[in-house]
Amino acid sequence: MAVRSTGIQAARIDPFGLFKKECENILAGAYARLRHDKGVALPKIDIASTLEDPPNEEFGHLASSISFELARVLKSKPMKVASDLSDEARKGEKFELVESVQPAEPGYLNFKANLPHLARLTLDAIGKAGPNYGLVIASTPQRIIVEHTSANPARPIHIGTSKNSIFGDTLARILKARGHMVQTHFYIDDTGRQVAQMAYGYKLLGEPAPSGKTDEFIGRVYSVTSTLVEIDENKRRLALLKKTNASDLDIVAVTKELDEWVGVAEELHSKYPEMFDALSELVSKEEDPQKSISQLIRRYEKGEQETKTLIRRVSQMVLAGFEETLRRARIHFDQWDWESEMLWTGRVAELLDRLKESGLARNRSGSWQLDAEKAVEDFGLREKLGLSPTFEVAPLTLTRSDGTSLYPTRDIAYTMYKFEWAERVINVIGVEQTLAQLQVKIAVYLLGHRKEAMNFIHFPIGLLVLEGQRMSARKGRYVTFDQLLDEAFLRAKQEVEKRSSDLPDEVKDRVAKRISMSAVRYAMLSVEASKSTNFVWDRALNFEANSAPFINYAYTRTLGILKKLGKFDRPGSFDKLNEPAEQNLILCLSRFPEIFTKSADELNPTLLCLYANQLAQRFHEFYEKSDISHVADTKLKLQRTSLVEASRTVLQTVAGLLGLELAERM
RNA sequence: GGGCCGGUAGUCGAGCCAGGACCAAGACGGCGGCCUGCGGAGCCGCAAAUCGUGGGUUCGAAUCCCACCCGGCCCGCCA
Repeated sequence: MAVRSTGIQAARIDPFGLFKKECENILAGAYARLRHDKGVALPKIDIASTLEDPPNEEFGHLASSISFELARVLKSKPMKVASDLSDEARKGEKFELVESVQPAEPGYLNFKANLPHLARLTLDAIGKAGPNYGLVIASTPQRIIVEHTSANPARPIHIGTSKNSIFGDTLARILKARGHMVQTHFYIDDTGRQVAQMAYGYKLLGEPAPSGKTDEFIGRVYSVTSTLVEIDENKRRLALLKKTNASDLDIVAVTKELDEWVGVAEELHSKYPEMFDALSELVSKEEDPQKSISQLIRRYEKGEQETKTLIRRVSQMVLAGFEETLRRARIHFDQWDWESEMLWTGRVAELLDRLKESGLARNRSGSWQLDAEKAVEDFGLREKLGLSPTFEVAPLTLTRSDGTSLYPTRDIAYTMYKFEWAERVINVIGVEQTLAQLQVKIAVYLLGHRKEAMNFIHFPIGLLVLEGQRMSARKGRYVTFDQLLDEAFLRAKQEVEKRSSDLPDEVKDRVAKRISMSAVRYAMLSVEASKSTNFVWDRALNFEANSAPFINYAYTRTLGILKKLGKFDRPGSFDKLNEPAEQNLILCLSRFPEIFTKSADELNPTLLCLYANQLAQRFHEFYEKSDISHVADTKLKLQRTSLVEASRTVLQTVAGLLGLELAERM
């Protein structure tokens, strides 16, 4: 029990944070005395905000720019103020983690850390807390739902969506580690047109047993069907236009659209000739495919048994494929929510009633619209939501004129559903949905759920374009997540083969699997989520510096040394680790709690990713410069070994947070 | 037409919200070194940036404000 409680306490220790706190106290004390001595009215200053990281270690480990601010009030030179403050500082509080305070041109106050002390604090904490080191628990844990991926179950998950999955999953891991209760949800958009088209095509084919991976098979059915339907529709429109003597402009536009789809059809035909010909034949015999599809949607919304069975069956097949793919990248969901349930349970209808009663919805020839702009003004949301005065919030159409609901409406109902359990809802969704997400937020607010609205967070994922071109699921132009993982695996396998040909093949496969999956995750996570990125194979599959293999390699090196040295007792002091590379590594380890906390609270997995890289880098430097197993000085050897073990522990923790799987051999 | 987001070496990309030592991190690519020691997927060094442009605020601007240019995205009875 005692051991456990020290472990828990050690998990809370933030060594660099303590150093920072001490700098703050010293500075606060010095400033208070200076205020007293000068007898001038000196302003209150937020000391912590003046502390920053110096550009390099010759300036110490933290620096304050407070003197610049004070110099103005005192009508003195910043350098003079800095040296006065450092004199005062030396008169006051005892230094523990702080080694020295020095004024420096043009007026900084530089704090050096007492490295042996910081090292002991850090390495002891890591030793005691082990895998929990740095995972500082939030003071007020929350129930959080992270919704992510939520791809239409009409085609396989492509690399664009995978970015969404990887960020969502990592976010959930980080928040869980921070002590929150986290649930990941997948929202199945089964009431939309895409799914209906897919089901329609599948039914036409006579509901065959899928060959190969289910989501790929159904994805082909969807692409081919929707293309054929699109061509059919455009042909009808063109005929109508010609009959009614429409303007040339309209005719040209439709002709262009038609040509485009014919081009897509040719592509699909060459890829899947058999399925294409079969469906083409079947669709051409249909009286009005578009109408049949709309009918399917209406029947499904009503919950008609036969349609329900069909659509659920096809959707399930695709979802099974999703799960299989996602499992390869260590992504799983706690809950799968069907959009149709929002309709069948009456949630959408109830929501519509409430919105109509709000006085902010208006009826336009049967179709209901929400005046989001007015809602913003009525509730003073412009300021609360940080919207600029020029930002115009477009109205939101809630229903078609036949009364059926639209996607955003169902999403509002779904959001309310999530808040029945969650205190915070994070939606990991593309940036292009920014406006739609804002409208959901506004709707939640105007219904009186103000706290919920404020805890409704859109985590935007920047667009991923494929070697310069935008991907199109409808046109069947995309690279699937599976293909990416496959390719990564092949490349990793080659590398493993090169280096560890002695391993049995199944071990090589396992290693290559871990390395490739981690490389893919890392490549996505290392660039900030909201940035749009151009997907380039060679960059996504980089195995050198700034990559998961680079981190894995550091880990492998720690294992090599520790295995060679066997069991050892943790030393009581760390006074011999004086090499710059050793000190840099210690400092890096001491900062982990701070980085983790920031990354969790600011919802920024990239921060941790960059940290992982830096830690690996620091370790590689240390490894090259310091001998470990063959030093004669046993004390030094022990201290270095301890540093290796601490590095291994933290590398493992960070990798776990990022969802990387480290291979013990590479 | 309106709005939102971005523009940092040849390329990719931190830093920007909370202005300070920025003659700007890191990586890829280029050039040159390092294996008789713990695995070279590593380490060390060199070259490479008008921080989109112009103005402003400030003792101080990549960072804040204004204008403009370029790129992306959004403004559907699609999802």
